[in-house]
Amino acid sequence: MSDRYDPLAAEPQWRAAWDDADLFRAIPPAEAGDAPKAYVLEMFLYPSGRMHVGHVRNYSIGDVVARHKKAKGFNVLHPVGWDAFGMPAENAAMERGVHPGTWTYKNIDAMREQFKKLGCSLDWSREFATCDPEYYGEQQRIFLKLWEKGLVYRKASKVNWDPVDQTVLANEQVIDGCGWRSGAPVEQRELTQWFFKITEYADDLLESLDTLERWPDKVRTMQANWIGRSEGLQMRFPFDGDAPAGFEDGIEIFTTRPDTLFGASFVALSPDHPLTLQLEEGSPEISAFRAECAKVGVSEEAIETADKIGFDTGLRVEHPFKPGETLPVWIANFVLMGYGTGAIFACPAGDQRDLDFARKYKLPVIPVVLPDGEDSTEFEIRTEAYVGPGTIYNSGFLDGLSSNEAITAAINRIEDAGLGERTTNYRLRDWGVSRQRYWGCPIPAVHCASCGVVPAREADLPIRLPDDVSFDQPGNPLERHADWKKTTCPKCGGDAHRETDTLDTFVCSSWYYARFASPDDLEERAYWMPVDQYVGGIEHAVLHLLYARFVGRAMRDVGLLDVSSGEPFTGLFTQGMVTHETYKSADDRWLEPGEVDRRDGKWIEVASGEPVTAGPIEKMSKSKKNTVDPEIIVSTYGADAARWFVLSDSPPERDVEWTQAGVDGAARFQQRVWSLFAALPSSTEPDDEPAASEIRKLAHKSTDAIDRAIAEFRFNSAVATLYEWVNALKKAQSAGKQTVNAQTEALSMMARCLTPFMPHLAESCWRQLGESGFVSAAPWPDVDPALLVDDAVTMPIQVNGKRRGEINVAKDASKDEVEALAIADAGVQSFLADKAIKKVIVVPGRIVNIVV
RNA sequence: GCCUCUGUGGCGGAAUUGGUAGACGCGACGGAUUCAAAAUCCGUUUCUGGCAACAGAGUGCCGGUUCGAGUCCGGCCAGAGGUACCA
Repeated sequence: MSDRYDPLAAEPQWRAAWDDADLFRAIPPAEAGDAPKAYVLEMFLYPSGRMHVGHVRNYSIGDVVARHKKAKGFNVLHPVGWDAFGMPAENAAMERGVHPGTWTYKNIDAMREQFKKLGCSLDWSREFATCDPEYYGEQQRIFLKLWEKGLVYRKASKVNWDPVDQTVLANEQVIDGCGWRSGAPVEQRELTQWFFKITEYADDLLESLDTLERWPDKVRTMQANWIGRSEGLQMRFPFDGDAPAGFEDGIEIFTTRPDTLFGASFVALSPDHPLTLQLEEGSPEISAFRAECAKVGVSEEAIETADKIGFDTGLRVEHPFKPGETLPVWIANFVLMGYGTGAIFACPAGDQRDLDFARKYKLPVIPVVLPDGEDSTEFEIRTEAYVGPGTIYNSGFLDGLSSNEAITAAINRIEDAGLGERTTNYRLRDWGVSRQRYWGCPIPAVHCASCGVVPAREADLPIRLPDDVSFDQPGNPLERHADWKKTTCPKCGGDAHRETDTLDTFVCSSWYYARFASPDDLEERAYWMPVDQYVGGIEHAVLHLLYARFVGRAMRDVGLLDVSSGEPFTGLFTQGMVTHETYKSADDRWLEPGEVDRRDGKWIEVASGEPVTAGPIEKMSKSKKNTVDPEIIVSTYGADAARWFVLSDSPPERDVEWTQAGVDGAARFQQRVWSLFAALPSSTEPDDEPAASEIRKLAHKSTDAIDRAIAEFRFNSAVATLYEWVNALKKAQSAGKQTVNAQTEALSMMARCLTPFMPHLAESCWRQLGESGFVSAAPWPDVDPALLVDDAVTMPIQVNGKRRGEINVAKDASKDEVEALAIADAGVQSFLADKAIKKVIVVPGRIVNIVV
């Protein structure tokens, strides 16, 4: 037996042994017996080609949960697979001439090998990639079902258009308003696209957030705000004079603040409002203005941060509450067509965007809400709008009412006048799923000249992507493929052509959890679903997680998923990013961590010996070169050290900075643990009490603390507890007292506590204890509650809130006893001096505070 | 712009419901062991003043509630994530 642990030799052997025993295969429902099920899922892997440290973190966290659940007696499903469609494969095709499919499957093969080395308790038998025709064929079937159910429709919608490359750009591909490759200013262009009716579930998606008790509050808040349900008023502003054709009833607006109607100073239309488009006919000025507005991309961020610009149409509408008064109608770039009716009334005093716009175009600002405690003669709006509640003034019949009362009163008056009605509005928009790209799931639809757009035949599924495509020119290769499009109409049998749009990759990641549960057996799906613990990045807080919740409901409603709530994930944990220090050479090049070294406290470039500037700690990225290849870490230090490090340094929901020193520390700890197990002799001698009793107590306390820390995702605390426990046992070993039996019992518990974090090392330790099975299959150690309690406690004594001493008291000491002991304490006495004691607060078992 | 989150020593962080701020780790410093080194072990390490005992300050900033605030409330500042075609 060596006194050093060699992870590079031991780890592959344990992984092979686990594989041989098929240890992590989920047990089929029929064979599971009484064991409750636990479905643990990390977010799908995108096969970029290289495993990233972020993946190591994601799967280490998930693996702790999965292994802990298994030890606690659950039948665990812990699958893994590949989110394989998407843009990077097409970019690789364009840059390197490699087919997206070849590129993707090659990457998957490479990453699978890297991943297996982490030693996660994954069930690889369920692995699939979303670009497998079996998977996307099933997805096409789901699409057809949703279509049949009325949850799929087509409508015109905007995309970023690169006028040089003649192609649609993703928001990410628009840099400062220009195409990333061509550099040409992007244009907005309207295309007819496919949509999922997620808004049909808006209320359910919102209200069910309350039932997701094991989701972070922040994610629920973000989703609630994203859905953005608001009660308000939809009303019409009639035109002053002749109305434009088709707008005889006036301009329809939506507002959540009808209490500020008396503060209205203009009405604003979206640049894409139907009236704007109508006015544009024959107006070069409006065309020019719309072109100006279209210069930014289509992302909300770009639109909202663009300078506010407007165009006065010259039209005027009547103020509903001020007879004889009229308001100008403007076109404004900050009014979004996608929200409400695409038109607003503006009260500059009560909305910052309206105010900025009014100041720029010299429009009136009429304050109508007086904040509590302000004087109406002195209160003024200058550069900041007042958006809060208050008392309404300058507002005719609303004067003196609170904001809320005024909202009701104004709505009633508008309804009575027949100008509008109370409505509920949502910020949530329907989900546009069309992509004008090759590497995605083909939309199963057929265009027929006589029948229109019709669903593809089910018998034709999967509608496979053609392999013979070229990427030598921009645009969608499916569109220009010689004969892929050609088909016959499922309805009339005449010549027709296939839809060439593919589905958003978010569709693939919205139901994969169900496919893992079972490819086709709906009963097995029902057994495993919902996912009990989902683990992934916070960046998915809204889009992916909301889409998946929607698809869960939609699949339930078409009979593909038997989960009554439609919620796919009952538990969610969002992890932070992995960051790393950045390095820059003297001549301003980014350097990789491997290219620099620290000598005498200074960073230098290894190749040249030149000094290096160590820069800010940032999210690992290729452009800053501050990435660390986990495979190198694993092949140098072993998987356990890498896992231990990413779990130890930061709470898992926070960002963690990757440091070489941290990994060294993890490797050192590994040896320290091993030395405990390796050094222990066997003994039949009785142990010395109370030293042995201390060891037993600590083992049970530590096990209990680790158990709770894992359950609450405080892995860094569990790690700290393990450190303390190991250090204490080290001391006990060198103390020279006979405690071998107690230690052996403690080490047996420790090996099992260590398993979720360092499974390979734990197996080696388990063998060292003489066990024959796998610790990965061993149950969690039982904790004796009697060993968790102490008889005496140390209580700090404060005088006027400052700590001045401490006393040791029995756990069940009375308040009076504690108070007397506290006052008698010598250290405390010097602070009491001759002052009279006003009050003594005793919090049993916690603290004493004496107020003088 | 908007939504959400985060901010504690030289660094990562710990601190049940408001109750000893700095657990544990990293780094640094000192020591032991060694011919020497690696490895290992022991000790010190929030800041200021002091030989010390000790005293004072201290959880991004400003203010409030409380016997008591890292924790609760109000207002700022800074950074991060998302912003619907990155995944």
